[in-house]
Amino acid sequence: MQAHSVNPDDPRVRRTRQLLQDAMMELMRKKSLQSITVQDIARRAAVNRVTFYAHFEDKYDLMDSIVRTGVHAAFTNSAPLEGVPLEDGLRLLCRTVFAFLSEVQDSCEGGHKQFDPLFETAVQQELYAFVLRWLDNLPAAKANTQSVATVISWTIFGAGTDWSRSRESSPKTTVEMAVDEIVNVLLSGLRSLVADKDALAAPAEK
Amino acid sequence: MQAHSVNPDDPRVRRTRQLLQDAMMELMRKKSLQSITVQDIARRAAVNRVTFYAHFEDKYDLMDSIVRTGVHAAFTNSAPLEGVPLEDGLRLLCRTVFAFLSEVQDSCEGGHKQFDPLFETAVQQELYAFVLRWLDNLPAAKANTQSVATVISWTIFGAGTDWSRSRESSPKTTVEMAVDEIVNVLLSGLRSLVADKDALAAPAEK
DNA sequence: TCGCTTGTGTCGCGTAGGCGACAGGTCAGC
DNA sequence: GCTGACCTGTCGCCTACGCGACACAAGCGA
Repeated sequence: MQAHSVNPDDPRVRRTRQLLQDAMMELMRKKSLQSITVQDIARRAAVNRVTFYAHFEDKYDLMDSIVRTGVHAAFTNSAPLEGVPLEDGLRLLCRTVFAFLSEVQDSCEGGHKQFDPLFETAVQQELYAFVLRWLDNLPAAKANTQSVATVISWTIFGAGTDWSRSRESSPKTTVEMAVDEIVNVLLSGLRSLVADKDALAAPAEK
Repeated sequence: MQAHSVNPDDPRVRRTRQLLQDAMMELMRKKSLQSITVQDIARRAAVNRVTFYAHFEDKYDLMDSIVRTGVHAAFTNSAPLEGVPLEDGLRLLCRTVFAFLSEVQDSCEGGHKQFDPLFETAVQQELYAFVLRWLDNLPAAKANTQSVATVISWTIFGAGTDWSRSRESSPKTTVEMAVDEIVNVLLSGLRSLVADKDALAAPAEK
């Protein structure tokens, strides 16, 4: 396990990790995570099997890094939340998470049911970190941002997972309907949770 | 110049050469070969500039390898000439060369006029080598295959270049018309050139 | 004219990757 | 049981690559 002795800024390291991630994503389109071997990944990536272990613990570690990278990219690309009011920000976050989840569902051969435990923690933790950074940078920043971020991240992630699962059986609920409901619930829930009422207002005193 | 001290079978070598070739082809779509620098190529390929010189003399050498690789791939992919009669083989060769030339013309910002000397020798030499292998493997193999291969390769390449140039100004002559004409000229020319008449026949005594 | 900038080609050193080989571990079928 | 086939995780050695640095050359404005 010398996975952390490599320099992440080295172009060779970026290349190798990208190759392994790409190979894994291609394999996930037609095989289950369970049936994919490290040898498969290394062969498809044209990377030596030993090199794999220099970067990742095992295939689950690689999968974890892919999910986190994907979530991170989805947020930083499509959701610039600088100076956005709480309600609009929540709506944007919801749409991004929902889109990400359904994209994974579509490109992963049987959805993400197979690696749920891994998937849940990775997505939720990244979502939590992002929400927390956002809350702390809001003009009306307050004390208990960590608890609020926990509520928001788990609620959005959970609702998104439910929605993307139900999407297969009864695709009648549109994205906007689901998003509206979640945002409303979150806002009313937050009103009773948060002591400082200013936290919910738009950045009025900017 | 340690360009030949590297092992071509090493996966790292394959990767690096591919990255440099891809970067060069992307750059050729919007810039002239003259205005492309080695630094441009290395930067876009995410490869160190020093590494470039471990594989190629300069950008012209890289361009040369790209052309040769492309010609080789075009032949081996779309023209399996095993046991094909001479006339049909010539027709197939013509179509392949014509397609290759117009593809280059379209994807190279101003056609290949800018690097003609390099381009001509590379394409013609690869074409020559391919034709020679083909002729030597024909059942009715004969002595002067080298001269015949010279005639065939130069004729096809020259005609293809003329056609792809005229294609811009007056695109009335179709591929099939041009190919038919060249094949007919070649066949009649070969009849008077070749001593052994059997060489022109289909592989009858198989 | 003198700098200043930008590209070229090369060197030495440190690091990442390829590769053969090894000892387990699992599972199929004889 | 016991093979044989396949996967995993690790080691040591060698090669390819990244990088800072250098000298040199061509263009270009002060």
